[in-house]
Amino acid sequence: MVRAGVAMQPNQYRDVRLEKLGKLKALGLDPWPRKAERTHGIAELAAAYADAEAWPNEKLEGLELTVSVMGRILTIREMGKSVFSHLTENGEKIQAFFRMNDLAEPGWELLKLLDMGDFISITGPLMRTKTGELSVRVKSIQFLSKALLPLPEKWHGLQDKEQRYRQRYLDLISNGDVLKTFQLRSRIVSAVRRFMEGQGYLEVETPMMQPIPGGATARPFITHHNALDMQLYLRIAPELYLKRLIVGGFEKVFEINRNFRNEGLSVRHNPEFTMMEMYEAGSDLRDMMTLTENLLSSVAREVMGSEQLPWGEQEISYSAPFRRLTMKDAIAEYGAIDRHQLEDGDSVRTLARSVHVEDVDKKSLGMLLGELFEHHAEKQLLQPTFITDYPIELSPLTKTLEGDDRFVDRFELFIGGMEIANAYSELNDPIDQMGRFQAQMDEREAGNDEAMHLDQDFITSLEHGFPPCGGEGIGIDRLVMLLTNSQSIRDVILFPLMRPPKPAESEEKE
RNA sequence: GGGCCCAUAGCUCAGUCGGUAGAGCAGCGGCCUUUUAAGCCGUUGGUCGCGCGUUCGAGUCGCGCUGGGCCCA
Repeated sequence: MVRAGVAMQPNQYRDVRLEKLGKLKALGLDPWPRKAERTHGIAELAAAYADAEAWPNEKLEGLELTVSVMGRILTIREMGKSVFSHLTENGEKIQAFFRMNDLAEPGWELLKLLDMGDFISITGPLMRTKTGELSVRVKSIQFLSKALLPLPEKWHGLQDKEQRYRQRYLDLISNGDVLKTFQLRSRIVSAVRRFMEGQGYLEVETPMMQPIPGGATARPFITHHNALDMQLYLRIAPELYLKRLIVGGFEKVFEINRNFRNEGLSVRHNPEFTMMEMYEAGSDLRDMMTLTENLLSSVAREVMGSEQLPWGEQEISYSAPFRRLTMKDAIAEYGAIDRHQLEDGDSVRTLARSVHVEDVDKKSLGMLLGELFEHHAEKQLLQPTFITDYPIELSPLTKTLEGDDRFVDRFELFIGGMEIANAYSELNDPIDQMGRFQAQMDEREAGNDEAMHLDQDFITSLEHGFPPCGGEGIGIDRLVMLLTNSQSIRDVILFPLMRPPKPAESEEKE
């Protein structure tokens, strides 16, 4: 049996390029040197000399400035004894103009060994071509990395979604908007962090591997620590640890990090996703609303330059204040349902059956209201809307409403039909909290494996005294989707989870 | 979990009624010393995702599988 092993797969492109590689070496050159010769970044030159009126060709040539820039070769246009090429670096481009008479030895020989995808450094003066494009008149070429495989097609780029996600590097190289989206993602996260710090919040890091998964209702991933011989869970939320920090005396904390939930994939769900959670001692849900409005409007303004941003064919306004609506009012409004029908158990069950909710008779009124909301309202909440007054059954970590203990002081923020944020006036009564955990454990015994586990130490921490506290989680991936107008979460996660491709040529036919 | 759709050259895509597998880009060989998806001439490159079946004959029809996409609960 022939094993593929580490051998490279046969490929006519690689063969041709390996041959060119051999010629480079024969010229005494190192195709993969240890450092690039460079005096400027491509973006730097493009910004400084882009203005054709301020920098006509005569003035550029008069500079007597010799620059060295590095970049990946994106295009090559041969014109007999001269060649034009575009180099790219960090999403910016500059044109290289190679002319036989300009090139120092062995320049013209080297030119024939260039391929699209190679990294090179070019050295020479700046110039402007007849058509006005800023270019480097190349005197010498340094190979930085010989590419052995070709780039995707220069005009259409890489279209196949599967290959784009599996080989994201090719997607980033050949689809310019993709690089831009991920650059924006970085700036969004950075702006969020700056905003929170500006509000006096401290960033902390709490365990991602937890002995008891808590803080959300979701199925966890399970793993195992060998030396301690113990089962661990990848966290589904940092909530219970961040609250312990409030008990411990932190006033305002936030964490931006990954959560892991063992559930299906969709355009809005990836099993690992990035969440920001924040807690502020002494505050409540109203304070979290204000914080959220200010956060989103300021990040939109700062990173995207506007509080009004496109979402598909629509436009979303991130200007404060956001609309506020109770869950029941939302069901009534978007489902065109008489508000009074939501107060009566029988009519709620009838409404639930009419939209094909499963196991209606086994579910509480609150759970059914949650399902009716999801069915009738959620997708229609395009403009930022705080939904408040959640049923207690759906919210085991939240204070009840004053005067109505069937509902809790919680909001979820919906934008573009997606849940973006979830906030509570945090439950700080340890006795009430223990009762809520008990209800979750009953659920779990009844077969709901998303119900919460009991975390006794968390209860103990509350018994030591937990101040009134507003807390919130914001889905960072979804926020990036909205701000960058990306319709799939996979377009804002660099390496979304994929099944491994089937191994090439692993036929053990015994 | 259910339904629909996709998989053909390195990439982007055609492929009619079941009858010898195509184009553009890329590559290779030429021409061209200011091009812009450069142009012109010539040319290499295929396990049509995998398997089974129907058929004289399957990229095309049927069944199954794999991977991906979209919609639904």
